Amino acid sequence: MRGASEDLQTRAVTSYDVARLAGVSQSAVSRALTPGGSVSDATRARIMAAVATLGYRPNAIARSLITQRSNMVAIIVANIDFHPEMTAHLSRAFAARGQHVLLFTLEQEAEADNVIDQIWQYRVDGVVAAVTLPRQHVALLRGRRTPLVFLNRTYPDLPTNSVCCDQIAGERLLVDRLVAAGHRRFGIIQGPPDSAVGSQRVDEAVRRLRDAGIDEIAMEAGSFDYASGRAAMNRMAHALPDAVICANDMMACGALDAARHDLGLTVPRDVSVVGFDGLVQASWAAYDLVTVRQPTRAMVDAAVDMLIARLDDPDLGTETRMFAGSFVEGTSARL
Amino acid sequence: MRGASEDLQTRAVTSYDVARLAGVSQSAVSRALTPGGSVSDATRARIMAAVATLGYRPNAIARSLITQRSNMVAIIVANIDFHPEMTAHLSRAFAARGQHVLLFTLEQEAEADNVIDQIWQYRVDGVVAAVTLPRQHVALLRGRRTPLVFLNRTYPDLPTNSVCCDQIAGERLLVDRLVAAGHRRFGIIQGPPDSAVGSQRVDEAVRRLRDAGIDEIAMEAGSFDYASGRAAMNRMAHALPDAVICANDMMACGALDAARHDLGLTVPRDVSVVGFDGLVQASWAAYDLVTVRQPTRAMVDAAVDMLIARLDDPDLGTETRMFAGSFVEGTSARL
DNA sequence: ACTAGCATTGCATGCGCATGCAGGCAAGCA
DNA sequence: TGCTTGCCTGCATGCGCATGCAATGCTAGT
Repeated sequence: MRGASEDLQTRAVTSYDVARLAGVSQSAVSRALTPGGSVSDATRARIMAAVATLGYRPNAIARSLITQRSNMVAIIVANIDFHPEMTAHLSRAFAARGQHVLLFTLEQEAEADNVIDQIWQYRVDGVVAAVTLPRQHVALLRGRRTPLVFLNRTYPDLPTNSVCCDQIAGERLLVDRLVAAGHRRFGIIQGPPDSAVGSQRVDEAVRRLRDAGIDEIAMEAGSFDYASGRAAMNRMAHALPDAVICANDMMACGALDAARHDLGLTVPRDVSVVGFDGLVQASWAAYDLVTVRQPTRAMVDAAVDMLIARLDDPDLGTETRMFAGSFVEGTSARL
Repeated sequence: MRGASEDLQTRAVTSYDVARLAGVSQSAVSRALTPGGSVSDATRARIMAAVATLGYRPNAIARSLITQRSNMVAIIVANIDFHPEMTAHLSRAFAARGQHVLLFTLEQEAEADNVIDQIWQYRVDGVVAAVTLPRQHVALLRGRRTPLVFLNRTYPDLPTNSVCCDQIAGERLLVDRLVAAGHRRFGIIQGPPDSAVGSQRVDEAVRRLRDAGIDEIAMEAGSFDYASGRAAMNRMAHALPDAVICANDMMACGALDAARHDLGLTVPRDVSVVGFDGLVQASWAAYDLVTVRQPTRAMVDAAVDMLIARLDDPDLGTETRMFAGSFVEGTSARL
């Protein structure tokens, strides 16, 4: 009664099953399915036939255990909503390189502890982080020799890999152009205090404006989302600036809507609005936002390349690849 | 020279290392870390101390191999761009239930073969699909007893679990309201031919309009994205309908922009536009779209619940949970 | 004809952990 | 005191696969 067809549907097909059907040893099966394996063409053919009839697929879990490579990378994003296409590109780019993506979504930075734990438990081969991680976690991953690449984050005093868009240079493009166009009274809608890119953009905007001899700058708090941008713009109504610089595009859209629909202003005649990011919706005709577009695709590709390279050779030094944002003309600002 | 500290940084800490430090057996360590484990409080404490000093974390890969549960679920999405918040919710909801998310992004349905293979190789515990899968793959997963829950897809002749928003009822809300408001000449911008929800929405719109005695319906092709909606609207300009029904919100935004910026029309005086989805951007003031909002959060939660339930008991029958969309008032249509 | 050399193949092992089983030990009961 | 019962604990095993090693067969060289 044994050996015939014990539990057809319950248990999964293993390499032993294939071996038995093909009349070879289990190791032959393994070798037949491993690129470098030493098998004769004849047996390989027999094995492949058996594989096909049984529908055998190697158990990646078991394989990982022995090869010490899971072929999984973790990607940590804060809020997919902000850059949905980035997550999609990451996923596809890794898939094209034979890596599988374990997705972690952080709401608050406090969750990072937990995430790093999970990542470690699953022995992922590498990590791409589009969030800021506590420095001890960066060190931890480094200690465990798990390659890590940041997107748009840097740790000046820590050796890390990162792919960045030059926020400083990008912001200058905006400010310089606005100043050149004659804008003198400015408003700035900031990002959340804990956002690295938000601070970089705003700080540079302020610095650059002051360098241009402009002191009239109204600062308003924001949190990167549409509603906060709209609210911030409305708070500026009592002393309307010539131009409003938003820390990102989503808030800029909110600011534009506030100007037009809440305040009844005409843009850019009454006020100019600019953002930062290159959000897809910001280019829609209703907004046609003046902004700086980050080359998301290229950045993601670079990050994937950097990570893959470090999977193959963990001793590669750390690297930072900087990309330039491109100025996007639009009708949301008088230029 | 052996046994002291052979390879401090290279090899990972295992349960044997913990056992040695705590002066117990490896199985004791395992039991101490397993909820149901039988260990005395004293030894558990010693073990936990050792765990803490060594920073030990069980290898989830090895654990999966033996428990036959990977604690990973696969989520398959077509294009994150369309419903980014859905992916984010899925990720968070699963994380809250102790499941890890393996993300697969499909561009074309043809890739499904590959994806199903990967999924099977990683022995995921379950699958959530927001895409249409070839029927044989549905059967395959079923045969392998891997729970599968669809989002907004059904296979009438196949036993499947799914969480849907009632597209038919939703479309009726829109059509009935438009007809009641006196619109008589209609335009419809379709989704891509292979989209299930797109067809459902458009087919029902047509049926409902005909039932209301309306025959003047201009059909235009679209592909769910902004540009195609805008182009389709422009193609309708030569014989402008009273109202344009778009198969989704993104195209509706495109149509609105075409009406206003390309055709110089005033909305909703000259033409009404409605969509379907409840896209975040569609509610922004610039569009203020009349649409039917799908309860994404609730649907995702339901899908996660259904899947988790089937992980615990694979013999649960198939189930379909239907949600109702809610009519969203707006200024993009004369109502 | 004899042996070196190479291509195949099977055997045995172990990756890190969970778990059945049996042994040890203390408490409880008569 | 003798025996039963239950709690802890360690031992041994195996999840499914990759891989070092040895054995086999076969070709080529002299």
